[in-house]
Amino acid sequence: MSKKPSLKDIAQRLGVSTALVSYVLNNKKENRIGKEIATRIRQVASELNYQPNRMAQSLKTNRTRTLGLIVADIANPFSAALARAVEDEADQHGYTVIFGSSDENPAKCSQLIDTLLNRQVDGLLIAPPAGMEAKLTALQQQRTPFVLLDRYYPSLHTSYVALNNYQAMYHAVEHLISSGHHRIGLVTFDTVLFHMAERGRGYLTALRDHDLSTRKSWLKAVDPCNAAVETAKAIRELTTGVQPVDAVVFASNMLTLAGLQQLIRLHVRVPDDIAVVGFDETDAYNLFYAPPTFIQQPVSEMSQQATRILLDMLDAPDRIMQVNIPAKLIVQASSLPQSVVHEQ
Amino acid sequence: MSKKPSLKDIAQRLGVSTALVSYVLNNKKENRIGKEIATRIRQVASELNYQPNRMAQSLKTNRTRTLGLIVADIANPFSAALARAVEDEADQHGYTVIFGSSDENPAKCSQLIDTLLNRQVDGLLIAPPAGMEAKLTALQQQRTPFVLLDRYYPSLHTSYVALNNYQAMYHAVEHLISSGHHRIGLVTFDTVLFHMAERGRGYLTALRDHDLSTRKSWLKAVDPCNAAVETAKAIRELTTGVQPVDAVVFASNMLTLAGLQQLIRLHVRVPDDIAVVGFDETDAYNLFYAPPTFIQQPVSEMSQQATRILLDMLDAPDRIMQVNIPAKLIVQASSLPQSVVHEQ
DNA sequence: AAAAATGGTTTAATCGTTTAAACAAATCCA
DNA sequence: TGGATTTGTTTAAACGATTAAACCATTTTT
Repeated sequence: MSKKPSLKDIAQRLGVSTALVSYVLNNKKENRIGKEIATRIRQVASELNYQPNRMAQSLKTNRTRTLGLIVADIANPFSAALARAVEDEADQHGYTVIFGSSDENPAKCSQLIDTLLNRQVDGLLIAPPAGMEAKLTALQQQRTPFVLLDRYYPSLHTSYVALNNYQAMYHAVEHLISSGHHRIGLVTFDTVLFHMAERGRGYLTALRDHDLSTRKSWLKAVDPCNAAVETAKAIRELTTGVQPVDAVVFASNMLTLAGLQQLIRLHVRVPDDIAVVGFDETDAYNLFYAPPTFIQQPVSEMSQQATRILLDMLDAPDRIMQVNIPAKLIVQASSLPQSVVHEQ
Repeated sequence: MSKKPSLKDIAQRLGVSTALVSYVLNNKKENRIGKEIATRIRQVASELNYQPNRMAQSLKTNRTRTLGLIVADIANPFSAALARAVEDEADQHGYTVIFGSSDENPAKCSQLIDTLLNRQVDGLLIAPPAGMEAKLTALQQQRTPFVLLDRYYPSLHTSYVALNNYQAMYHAVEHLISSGHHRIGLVTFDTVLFHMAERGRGYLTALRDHDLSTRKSWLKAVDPCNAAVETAKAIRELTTGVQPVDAVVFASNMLTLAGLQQLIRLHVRVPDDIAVVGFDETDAYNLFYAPPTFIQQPVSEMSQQATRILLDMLDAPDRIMQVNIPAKLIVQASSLPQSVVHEQ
């Protein structure tokens, strides 16, 4: 009931100054404080269940022990998984997390950054949409600690933790080639974001390195705003054209989902008619009759590392750290020459 | 760059007191302030891009304009969808959201509540795990505004927004009956949580109301900690026993996913061998060869209402509001007599 | 013309901490 | 014995806002 106890309450109860109480409770000046009074202070503090007022603390110290997290959309399983791992790691270090969704919109993202900074977060974890270079540069100039997560800009010298997208895609395509596929399509997003470009580069390089043809019509870049419809169209074109592909790789989980749905609709059999490699892990994959081979991102590890780097940067905002994490290719029925699962 | 501008900076630049600046910027004492000086203050404020220091404001006003959100697991699509809708609604009212995952663990949830309160959140949105009655009662006694979301305790007089789980399940079962099924199984969680109990009650009542038998062996309550394995076992028993069921309803999205996977593994055809009704919407459903009929929760609406109620309660913590929201049954191939989709 | 109301602004206390600096008393050292 | 140290504690000034109350001019009322 009543008010929450403050330093003052403890001090009054013992007839000492609030300063002393503060020193004791923060273990400062340890060597100079009387042992007896220290234990009495600690005792009263726990009796009253004293909890320091964070606002007052933050006002004084300019530290909130709060991190801001900006993802594309917290409702997307990938973002949610990132968020969860960030939450856990932050919690372990006594930090809490405020989050926001940018909806891939740079204006909204900038706005969100400002809101979070205005809330005095100590640092930011950002999975930035396209077109955030200027804002991020500005952040850096005002020495706000931040770490980019999942995506980054090669032109910017910032901390980041991201998948090695080039290598991930290269391996995936190589796997398709080595399992006998020669006409390989890619469905990716039409975006300038570097991580997507890297996936495209991995795809093209792998094909070239194996002397396979790389037709423009096999590389489908769909509009992120209309992904479901455009992916469906892309798949129709890839499978029914003059030169239909015998394999397709998807560059994101949403694309994979939309693509598989369309394959079902078109009665194109996986892997007999077409081999498939998806991106990211989702529960959904297991409901597909031929469990898809997919590129697995170590989401937890990425979030964890990014969070740790950010926490380090709080004390040294200029210590830039850049981490590329390798992906793992989980091979399942959807890309294997003869299907293990024929009929249900 | 230097320091962020404060009220004092504005005041000094104009040779007035900080009080006046504060009054102007907060539109207080409107009628008494000189028009000219007011506009000049506003102008300087925007020139300096003045942003009030939230910590100082909060310290003084005891309001942080921050809400706490506790879900079972932010990585679960259902929780994530809740979170997203809360975020949007809160944002519209100038509030930000701190979140945490309880992992269905009451101790962790209590701890989380304390952390969030310690962060001075103005109020809490909680999807509580089992066994939180005492903590919630305590919260109520200290007049902390909170709204339960998705789940609630009938024994507690608290605000909540939840699905009408009884009715949702009743309708689902009735639909199965009317489409010709008589031996209907349920896979639910083994928990005392009221919302789950209600789903069970809806199932049983619907069967009884239609004079159908209700065998104990048809009601499978699986351990939430081992859901995948136990659901698989439950499905095996339901489909291969002496009295196999001709339809099964699942009481959550995770159960639905696990159940459908097992049906695939066992080569039990949906809907020919067994009809299926799932709970919740997920992208995953669309990868199943027979798109499942499911009980659709209006997630956004729930979050939105809960958030609004909480915001109301900030000014009147005793205004208890209880809302039950009806579910919608989305009928698809998995529960219809003859399958539209026969083979891919 | 004195009293009252009004208008425009400032003073100063306060929220709950942190922390450098000051202080007093005990202890040391030569 | 007395100056320098050490030890234990307090004083007081921040941090950046809010807001009741005080203040001083005008203007209005009686």
